[in-house]
Amino acid sequence: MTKFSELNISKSTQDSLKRMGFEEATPIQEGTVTFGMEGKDVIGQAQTGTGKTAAFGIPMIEKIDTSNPAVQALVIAPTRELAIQVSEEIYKIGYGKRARILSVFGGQEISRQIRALKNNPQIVVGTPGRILDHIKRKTLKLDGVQTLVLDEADEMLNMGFIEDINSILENVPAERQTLLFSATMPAPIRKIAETFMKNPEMVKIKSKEMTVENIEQFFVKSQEREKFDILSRLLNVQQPELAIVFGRTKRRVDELSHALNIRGYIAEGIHGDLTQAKRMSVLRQFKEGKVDILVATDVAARGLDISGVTHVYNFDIPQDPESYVHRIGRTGRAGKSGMAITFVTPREMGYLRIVEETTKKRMNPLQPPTSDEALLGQQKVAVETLAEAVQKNELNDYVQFATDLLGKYDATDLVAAALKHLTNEPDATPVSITEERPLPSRGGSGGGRGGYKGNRSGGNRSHGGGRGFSGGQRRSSGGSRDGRSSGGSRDGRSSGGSREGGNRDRSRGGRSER
DNA sequence: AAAAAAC
Repeated sequence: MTKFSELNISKSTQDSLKRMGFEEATPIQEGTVTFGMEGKDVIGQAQTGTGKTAAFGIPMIEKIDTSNPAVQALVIAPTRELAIQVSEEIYKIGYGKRARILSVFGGQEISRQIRALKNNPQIVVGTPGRILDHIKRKTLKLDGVQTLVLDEADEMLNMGFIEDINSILENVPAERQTLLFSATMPAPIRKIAETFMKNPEMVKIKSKEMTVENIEQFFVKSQEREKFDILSRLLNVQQPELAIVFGRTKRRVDELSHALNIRGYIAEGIHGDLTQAKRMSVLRQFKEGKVDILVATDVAARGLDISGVTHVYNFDIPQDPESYVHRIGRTGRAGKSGMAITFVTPREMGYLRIVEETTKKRMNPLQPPTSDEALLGQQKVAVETLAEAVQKNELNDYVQFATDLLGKYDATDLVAAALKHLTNEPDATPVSITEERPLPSRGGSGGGRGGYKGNRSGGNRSHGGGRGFSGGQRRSSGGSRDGRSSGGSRDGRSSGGSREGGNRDRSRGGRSER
């Protein structure tokens, strides 16, 4: 391991890195920083969590001339969240040097961004569409760009941004340094590298380091309609500290987060149809631990660096194997272990094997917990909750009631009753998730084998706001300050220890049954 | 077929 102090980095940036707690360079950083500061083009093959942002951020910051008002570096990222995250990290790296940085992305008032661009940022991070928009409005001039970064290039390819990238590149001087990062290197990406880069150096993290070494991978074979109950039971038994549940569609994410709320979990959904403000607030709440479970489409699969995610549940198996790798890469980060559990319907078993071939790792079958095991998990939580309440010693308001009760009932019975009250019977609240991809066997007799794509066109959308459930109040949606039930005393999370001591701030409220 | 991304 090389220390940053051994690399030829300026004092001000060294100070920034120290402030960030960075001492040793990760493999991708070591290679990229060295080549990058020599002015070479670099292809970095690595995923997030490997320290990729600092890998290109350090040489980028080093090259910035703070007395020059022009935009000197441009970073293009596939999603808004990633653009925000990257700009925040580069801001920290450039703090010692006082480099000015701005992120531009869709969904945010463009007038605000135009005003900010007039302050002459030296680094701009953004998503393709909005960058192009600014170029066309002539509010973003790129003639002074010396460093160009394409982050998550394979993802930008998947999303069809290549034309946008080409258009942006037409506005960037040919005389520049280009850094390209991509988790995978499919042919089109190699072609882009050949076209737009000059004798690039490859910095590749060996594949065995690149994926999933410290992620335990399981699959649960289950019918579509069993999935949600199994998920609830798994959550009760495994008690993840922070979990992400991936769903296949935006609608499914809405339904899942709603259903989880009904069952008493603190969950919030995130997908591309939410306003940008909402997306940001949900992500922030999850990072702060005010939300335990993030339910997400693949908008959150890539790049997002959220520390402390202990479990990833693929409620739906992802559409392509690469997406699988990205999704489970949200856990098991920074050397910590993580667990990934993928739901597979019987007909998807063959596809599961294809995913395994890609990751070169077998997934172990996981027996879904029984209802009793799930109950046991709940009971353990209830015991912890009660014990914690006693330790906190903020019970004055209840002492009189307690004394009265003790006069009438047996003490053991009373404690047992309190525990029972704190326990959600697993599966007790009936909740249904719309099956988006009905199995051919149940879609009607005509279906037979070929009925895989049996989505009746336009049909099945009868739900208004109800989303196909009955009962249960929805956590106020909209607004940016919702979901704060139960002030999270979740400190110590950053230290990462498994939280044996309980303090699960999962609200047991909303027991509409009973 | 879905998701993401510009208005």
